[in-house]
Amino acid sequence: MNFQILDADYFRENERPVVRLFGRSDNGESVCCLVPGFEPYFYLSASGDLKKLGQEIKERFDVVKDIEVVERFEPIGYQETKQPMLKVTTFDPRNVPEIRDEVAGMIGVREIYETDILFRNRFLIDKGFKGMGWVSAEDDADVAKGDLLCDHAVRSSELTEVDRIANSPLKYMAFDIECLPHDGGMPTPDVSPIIMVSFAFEPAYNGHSTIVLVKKEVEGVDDDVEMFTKESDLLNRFFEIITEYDPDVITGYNINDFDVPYIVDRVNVLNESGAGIKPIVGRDSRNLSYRKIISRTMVSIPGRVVVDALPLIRQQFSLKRYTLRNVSKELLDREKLDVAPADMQEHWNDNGEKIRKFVDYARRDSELALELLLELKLLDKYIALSRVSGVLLQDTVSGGQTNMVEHILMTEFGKQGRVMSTKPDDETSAYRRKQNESLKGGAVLEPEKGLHENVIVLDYKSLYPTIMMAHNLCYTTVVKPGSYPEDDIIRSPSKGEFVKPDIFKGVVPSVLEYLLDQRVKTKQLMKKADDEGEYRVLDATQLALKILLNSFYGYSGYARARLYSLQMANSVTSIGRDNIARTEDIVCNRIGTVVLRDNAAYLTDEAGDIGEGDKVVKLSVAYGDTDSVFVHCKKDCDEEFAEDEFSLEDSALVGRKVASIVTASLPDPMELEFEAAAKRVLLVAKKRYAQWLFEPTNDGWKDKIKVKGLETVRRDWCELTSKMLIRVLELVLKEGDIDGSVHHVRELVDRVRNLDVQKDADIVEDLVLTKSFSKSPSSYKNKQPHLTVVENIERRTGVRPSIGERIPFVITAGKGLFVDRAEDPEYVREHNITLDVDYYIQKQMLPPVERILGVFGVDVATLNHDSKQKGLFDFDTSSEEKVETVKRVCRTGEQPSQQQDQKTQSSLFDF
DNA sequence: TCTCAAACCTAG
DNA sequence: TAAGCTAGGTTTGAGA
Repeated sequence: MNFQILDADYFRENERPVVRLFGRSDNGESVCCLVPGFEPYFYLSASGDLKKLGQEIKERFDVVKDIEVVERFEPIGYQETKQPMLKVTTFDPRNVPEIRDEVAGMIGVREIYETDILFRNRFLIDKGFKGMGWVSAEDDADVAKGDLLCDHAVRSSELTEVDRIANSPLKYMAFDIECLPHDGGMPTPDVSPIIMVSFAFEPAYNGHSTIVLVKKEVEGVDDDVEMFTKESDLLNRFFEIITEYDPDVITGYNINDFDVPYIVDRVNVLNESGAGIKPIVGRDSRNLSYRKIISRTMVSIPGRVVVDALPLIRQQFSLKRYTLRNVSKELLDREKLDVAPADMQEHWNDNGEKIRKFVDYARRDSELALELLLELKLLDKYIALSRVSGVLLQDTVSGGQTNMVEHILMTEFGKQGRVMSTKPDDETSAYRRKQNESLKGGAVLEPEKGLHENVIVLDYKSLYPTIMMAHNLCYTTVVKPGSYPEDDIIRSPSKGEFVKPDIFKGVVPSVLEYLLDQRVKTKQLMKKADDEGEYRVLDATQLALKILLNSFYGYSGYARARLYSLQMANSVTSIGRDNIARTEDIVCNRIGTVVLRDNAAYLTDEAGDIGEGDKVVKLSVAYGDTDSVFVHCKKDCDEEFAEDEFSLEDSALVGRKVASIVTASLPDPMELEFEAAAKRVLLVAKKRYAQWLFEPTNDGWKDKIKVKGLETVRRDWCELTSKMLIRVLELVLKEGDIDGSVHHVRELVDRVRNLDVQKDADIVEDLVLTKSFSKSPSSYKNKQPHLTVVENIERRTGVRPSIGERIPFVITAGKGLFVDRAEDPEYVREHNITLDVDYYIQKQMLPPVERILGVFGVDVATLNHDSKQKGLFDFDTSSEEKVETVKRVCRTGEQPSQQQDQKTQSSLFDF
């Protein structure tokens, strides 16, 4: 029988561990496979007589089953030979943490290794099985299920890996609870009952795609509504449905921080007074439970995967707010039904439309959570990450990159006879954090500020991974500077030294090579894939490979990593900085100009004499950040090309030529790539620019405006700013229409200045700013507008928004600091409070737009011109002139006069 | 008026 | 069993 590994753990049978693999088989049954015989162990290195030390340990700890002297490499640093170590095998997995400290303290013991590897991971790593990987249980003998809640239970010691791309048909279930708050505030489990629970299923459960449990008799509701008089009966049914449906994935919105803890606490409260609820949810019949780990709640259910959609969406989408309402609207274009907390009691007490609306509202929330998970394919990426890294799905979903990188490295270390470090203690990681102050990052080239035409975007494909591969940068190759002959080492600009690959090929470079290779292969398969499901899996796989490739650098400088090497991290970035500087030099100086002739690009010495039809292109680097360069293509005389003199195809020719020349000068597999051609680029500052970009696709060029770092993409600016600025950027980049921009801004400024709350309702909505409430109020050293609002809300409702939430606010009219005048938009609406239009004009609208239009000599006075004050100069000019202005600014790169004098201004447009 | 640190959010 | 990394711009309020 073949099945896909969803989850793994172990239990004790006759005081011996038996691993349990939970999964779903190819015929759709849920499976639990028991695997006996795997033993826990760890390593230690010591000075002196290892055999004797082994004896001592064996005698001192009766939980030690076996001791063996083995040869292993240490985790960090190049070593010519392995050294003897002790491998300590215990009877029970929990013995390892029980005895490790005492063992570590014994005389002669230098270091202990792998004492903090979870047994289930130890099993997966040693056996080569992967999270969401397929295995075959050969001699599968059916066993009694006992407490196991799955279709099929088998026992097998002969498991083999199965190569299969497709995923098994998983069963998804979303749920959501409704509680009746005591006083309209936040419900608390000790007093507020759970009055409804809703479910959504995929596939359907007994023909139902949704179910709502209601603690009340309601008439005229759909047939998916079940009614109860006792809360405990409702809750028992809740658990019964879960175990009967037997979902693989349990989801919901904010369930980790709210629903699950609430249910657990509520069940405890009810059971204390003898309700006798059995909250069984696990495939091993375990009860629902949660653990608080430093203000974060962790939920895990044996045999299943718990996926809270909220954190996943937070991670994946940049939104101003993450309420279910907003997220559904933005990402699904679906409306949440709503019953305000304050109206819940009233709806609940009703026996007609209102209670039915309340039921519908509850049902919709589960539906939306499930839709978010499925329609946005939130899980695809994590399933792929599991299959590539080997980590169990629950751990890829709720853990970080560390998990996966360490799992991969430990697997490789194991194969090469190298032991893995334990996690660093707090002291060590604090020390490393201090050291990291010397960790330098990527280089950002000073932008040639202003508007440029015909810019080619080149970037390095996976820069940091390829640097590590090309230079054999690894924990296993790093050596103490000066300790090896020059000929044997690679030295980075940061003075890190690593042995050359012919002496020892690093584990990290090998892993990266494999991942990169897999990614290329996966992309090839994608081109051939005809089945949509298969394409989806492959696409997720290549994305997962990309994520993993890019995780290794960050991990190497992570203070809490098992493997940490500042020397390695600094070498990666120093080579990167060197590289981009070299690239700039090659482009500007060694190449300098490119000749376009007969649809091909030539270097000047390749081209020979310049003929009639030749186009000479002068190159310069206008900007670059870490792994990219923007190459400005100009005429030989340093002027911009005329409109039809330089085509997108010309850009591509030049771009590909430059990329190939630079790539040829680089060690394999580093590669500079032509990414796109920009017709116009506006460089405002480092990390702030806008491009009118043309990307090559299978059917021609696809154009778009790409904005980086400017206010349009920043969530702490109001929508009005974004909308205004995006329009201005479009006008400038596409039409070259400065006047139009000025007009547009003036018009908006006017509307805001004379804001009519009734007439300009659309604008009022766009005046809301949001900021992230990121830490406890007491740890803020300065006042913050959103903090003012948090305090206001807490004072009024008794409920404080939780840390991590984005808080919306507007600035209201009045005296004093802005911070003190920040207010909850809802409260402002309800109480008809006046907004500070001047703040919006002076602080939200004018500064961002001035930074852009300032390039063309437009200043605040021009933009803030009051339409009611007649008599100031008229701003109309013909369209050719507008374009001319842009052209002129591009061509000469001049900084037009900043004077606000009317004549100066018009003369600029008189050009 | 200028300088500084805190806070936020983004680029890569 | 909490957590990949650094570089950088901008706003704000406080204080010299």
